[in-house]
Amino acid sequence: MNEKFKKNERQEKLQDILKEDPFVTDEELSEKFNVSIQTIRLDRMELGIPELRERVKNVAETNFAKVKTIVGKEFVGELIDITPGKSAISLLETDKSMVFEKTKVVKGQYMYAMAETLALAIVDAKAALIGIANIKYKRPVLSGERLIAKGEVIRVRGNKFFVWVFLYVNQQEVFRGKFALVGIEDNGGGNA
Amino acid sequence: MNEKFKKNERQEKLQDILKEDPFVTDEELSEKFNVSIQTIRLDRMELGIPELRERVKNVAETNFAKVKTIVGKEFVGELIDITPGKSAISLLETDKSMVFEKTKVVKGQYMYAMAETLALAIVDAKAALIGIANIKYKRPVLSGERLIAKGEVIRVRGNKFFVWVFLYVNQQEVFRGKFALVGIEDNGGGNA
DNA sequence: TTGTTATTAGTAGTAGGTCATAAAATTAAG
DNA sequence: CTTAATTTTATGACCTACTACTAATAACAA
Repeated sequence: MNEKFKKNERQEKLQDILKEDPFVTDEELSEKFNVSIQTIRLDRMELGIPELRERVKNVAETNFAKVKTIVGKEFVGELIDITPGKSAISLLETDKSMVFEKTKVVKGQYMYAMAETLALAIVDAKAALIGIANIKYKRPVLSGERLIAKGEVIRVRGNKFFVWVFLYVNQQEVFRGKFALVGIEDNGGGNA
Repeated sequence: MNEKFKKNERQEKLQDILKEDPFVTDEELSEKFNVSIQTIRLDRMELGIPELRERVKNVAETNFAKVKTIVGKEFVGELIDITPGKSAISLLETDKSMVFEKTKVVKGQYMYAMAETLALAIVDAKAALIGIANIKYKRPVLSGERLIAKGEVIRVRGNKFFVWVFLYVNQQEVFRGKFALVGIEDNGGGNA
């Protein structure tokens, strides 16, 4: 960036940059904009943007919880009861982070992930992988509603497990899915 | 924590604590264990645990990318072509962060999310929500394989859209899903 | 007691800042 | 052009949460 921007332009771009990549230091920014570090700091002050370490910490903290419940752990929701190989129950408190902004409806992927991981948890067998999933969404789930998932193995054929998972909000069924899982022994990969 | 632990015990507990909550400073740890800060630092050295700021940065960085591709953005994958209301194509480069550790198979939720978001993108109508999804996984996808999603509206009935999405790896079909979407005008919420 | 390991203390140096003050450069207005 | 206001830069003191290093002391085992 060779050109010199006016204050306004620079501050706008600065905001955009930090939104996309919060890991940039004041020094790097000052080089990008060809201004002194102090100018960058004044800009941040005026825009109310915290220092690098705070930004990083915020990213870490907000995502730590989130990722714990959807991606980081291999389980979505909270396992509250399980009879391995037979059935299990899990719970997921939905929140604002899980919904479509406009409609406030919980994204399907959360329900799906909750059901899938519950199915996998029941069929403990050294990480089973999914063959077929047949899914029905009965009614939309809203932010704040507590999802209860009940899963049950309904048939076992060789190393194939058929698991049904139902999701409820207040005893009312909101989702159901049939999963076919293939158990995997330590030898060899799997064809579904 | 009043008791004094032996080195081994202390280091084990230290490891556990930082695994559960990486945001703890050496000072806080030294108070918890009733030892000096230097001892904590020696412990960290021996265990190969980086300093607070590094830990926080790691959490932030690993989750930043992850959340960007599955939760943060409302779209999973990269939209490479779209004819609104008719069809669309998207691309997703799978990587290690998306697989089950043991089997290296890409988690179903990623394929599901990719397909779902593509379906939603086609039926642009101010955030449509999912009614029914009927899904088949044809074969497992491995880390590094490039997923191509092709979506097509196959029927429109009033404000309901029926969209089929196919996922391919090297022209080979690996996943298919049928989505029923309900368009939502700015008035009122939706029953599926 | 001697040797070994574990712990504590202290100093210097670092990154990436904050806060306050002052001087210089740029821009706008009369 | 000159003055005033705005914007930018410079400077120094201080902060946190460290690293890296040296040195002294405490604990315990043979």
